[in-house]
Amino acid sequence: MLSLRDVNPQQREAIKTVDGPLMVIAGPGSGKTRVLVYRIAHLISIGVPPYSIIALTFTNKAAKEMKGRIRDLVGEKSSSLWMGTFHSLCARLLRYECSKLGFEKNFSIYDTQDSLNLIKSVMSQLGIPTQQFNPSAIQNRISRVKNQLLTPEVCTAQAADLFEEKVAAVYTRYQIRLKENNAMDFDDLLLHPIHLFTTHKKVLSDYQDRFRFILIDEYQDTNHAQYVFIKLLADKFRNLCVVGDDAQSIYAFRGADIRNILDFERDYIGGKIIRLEQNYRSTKTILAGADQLIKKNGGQINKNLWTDNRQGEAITLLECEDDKDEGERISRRIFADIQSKKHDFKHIAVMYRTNAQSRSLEEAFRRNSIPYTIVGGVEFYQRKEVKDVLAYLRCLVNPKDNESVLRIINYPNRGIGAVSVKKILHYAAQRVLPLLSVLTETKDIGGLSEKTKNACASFGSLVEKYNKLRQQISIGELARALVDELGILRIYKDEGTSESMSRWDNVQELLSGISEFDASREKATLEDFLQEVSLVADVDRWDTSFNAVTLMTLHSAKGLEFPTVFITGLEEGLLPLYTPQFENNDVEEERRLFYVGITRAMERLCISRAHLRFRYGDLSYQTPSRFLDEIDSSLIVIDTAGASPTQSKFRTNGILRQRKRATRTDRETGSPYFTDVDPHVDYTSDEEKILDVGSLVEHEYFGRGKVIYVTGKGDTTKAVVDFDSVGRKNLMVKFARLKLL
DNA sequence: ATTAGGCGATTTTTT
DNA sequence: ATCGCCTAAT
Repeated sequence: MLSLRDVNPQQREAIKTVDGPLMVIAGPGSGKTRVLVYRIAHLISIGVPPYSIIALTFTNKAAKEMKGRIRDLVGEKSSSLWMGTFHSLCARLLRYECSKLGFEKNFSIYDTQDSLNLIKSVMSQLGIPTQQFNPSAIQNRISRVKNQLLTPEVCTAQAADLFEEKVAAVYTRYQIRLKENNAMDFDDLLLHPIHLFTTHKKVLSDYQDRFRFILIDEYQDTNHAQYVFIKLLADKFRNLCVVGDDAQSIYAFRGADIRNILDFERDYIGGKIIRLEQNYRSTKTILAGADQLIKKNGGQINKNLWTDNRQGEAITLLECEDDKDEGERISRRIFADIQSKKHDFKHIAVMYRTNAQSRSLEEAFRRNSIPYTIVGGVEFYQRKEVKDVLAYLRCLVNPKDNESVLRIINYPNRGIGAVSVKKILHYAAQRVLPLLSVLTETKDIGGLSEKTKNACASFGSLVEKYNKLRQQISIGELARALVDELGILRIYKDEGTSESMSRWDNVQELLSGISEFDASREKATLEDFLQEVSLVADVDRWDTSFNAVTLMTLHSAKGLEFPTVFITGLEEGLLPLYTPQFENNDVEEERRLFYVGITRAMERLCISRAHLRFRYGDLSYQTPSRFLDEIDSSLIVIDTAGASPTQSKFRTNGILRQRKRATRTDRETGSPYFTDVDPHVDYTSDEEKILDVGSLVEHEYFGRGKVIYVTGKGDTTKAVVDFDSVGRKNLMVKFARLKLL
């Protein structure tokens, strides 16, 4: 029997209430993961077969961790339990069932970028000008209506203005094209199962019978489609347990609907609600600050959070000159933290609202030799060179995948340019044939030169060749052979720039990733590999075994905890963020985001703001975030004593200084690098030299000036220089030919 | 007529 | 860092 000694009464009740709907409102740090883990272990221990349990988590990483803990409690039998993200479990379900919807099981999964490319292609097909109608705006809108489960027909009928008409037209055509490509986008992974369930009652009833116990984590961030999916699945037995916290809902922009949690009682009549209010994570001070802040939001479920933990130290507010100063001051605090306490680099996280903010922090950490790892940013699997190789593999798996074919038809360059591609595309579209299938038979395509036809044919036969080879060798060998034949690595090597070196690294890493995947399971298929990489988030790749400071957005920080947390950029317009383009600036959601950040901290919380910050390529004066006033000043100690950037004791002496640059690979693998041992240091280029803030310089036309700010790296380094004659100028260092005085 | 390569502008949060 | 536009080269 499972021992429940180390759980509190509310947790125990949540674990043991196995019949009927249950909602657990779990404040931050209240042990909700423990509840989920124990609840599943409990179900298994009272005889529920693991394969009749489905548990939906927010990240793959969380799923993996929980699965591990469950295995520790009940052993190997837990492996038949379905646990994962909505997207990955739906993809799995669709692998079994998609033929009923007219898809083949080797379907491709399109990420946001693939989907945008398809939308652009549809728009050009429909003659909708992209200058007038922003493809991303159309994409966003389509995603939103899909999450609302509105069909193209309904959208067309409901279109109220010109924009909506265009959206409906693109949406209609987009779905057709997806199906022609045997492809699905992220939204489809949810929509298709719902469609399947509503049109095939027997299938629904089979799955209802199978998954008698349903658990959902982070319920506050489910969208309407996910809600409907769950409602259908739970309809028969109603053994549904949802866990969430309305105060931590931060994905409204992605369609998350907080009503799912607020309306639970109405939707699941007779359901039980349990509150977990004891916090085991944070100090009294941190919890109090978080609580004061979140109370400024209206319309939430009432909670009385409390903790037995010690009072702890005050929250520190760093008031900084600019983002560079912010980075320096945080660096120094990190050193102080490490020297004075048992804390190590890996116990520290630095969080920010936008990915762009990571740059100045990275530079500071590099200057100060602080090992760090970044979660998010430009993700590994989004990188061009990685996507290119993946596109080849996708073509092999799914020959109908025209988007992937288009990506690589002229990569590496084989002389098939945009005009030729258009002709081929037109030819294939008229005959409703996949692009790939017409490439070896180009005789009838009008207007193509002999050279182009030959290039097409050899591309076509290359794909054919590897398709045959696929039956004979392992996927690791296959990918390597393909990359070798294409000469991709050689091309990057020959180019010899640091950028191409990093591309080389990334392709190598992808290849070893495939081999690793290959070795890690019995029968590794390319389909499985591609599905997995389509659905990984960057947090999933986050490797916690390295001793490094973690940099991440507040969104990625969800569900995590750290002894020391820094939250940067507490400035109006940044946190809360407002953007002129979108009207839907939701201050309450921004407040929840800050709340999520604060409550990640166990012992120490340090927040920061800068007076000056580069935003949208311009240096601007920032005012303090309103959120700073919403936390009682007695909880906060303000630190203005830090040195200005020019006085920093970490500053190096030279005015021009050699900059060491790490390759992208270091970041993307999540492995921290130490500036001193970085094997990819590039000492060669003159353009790697950068200016220091405070230096006096002379410009050919503007004369004497003082460097106010330096940003960017390598060729894109920019500097703000205050000239005696003309005042402040933003210059590209590469072209400005500044002379040092 | 096509294609390749260079240059300049731009970046909210993400499965 | 990537996309799109422009121009030079073929």
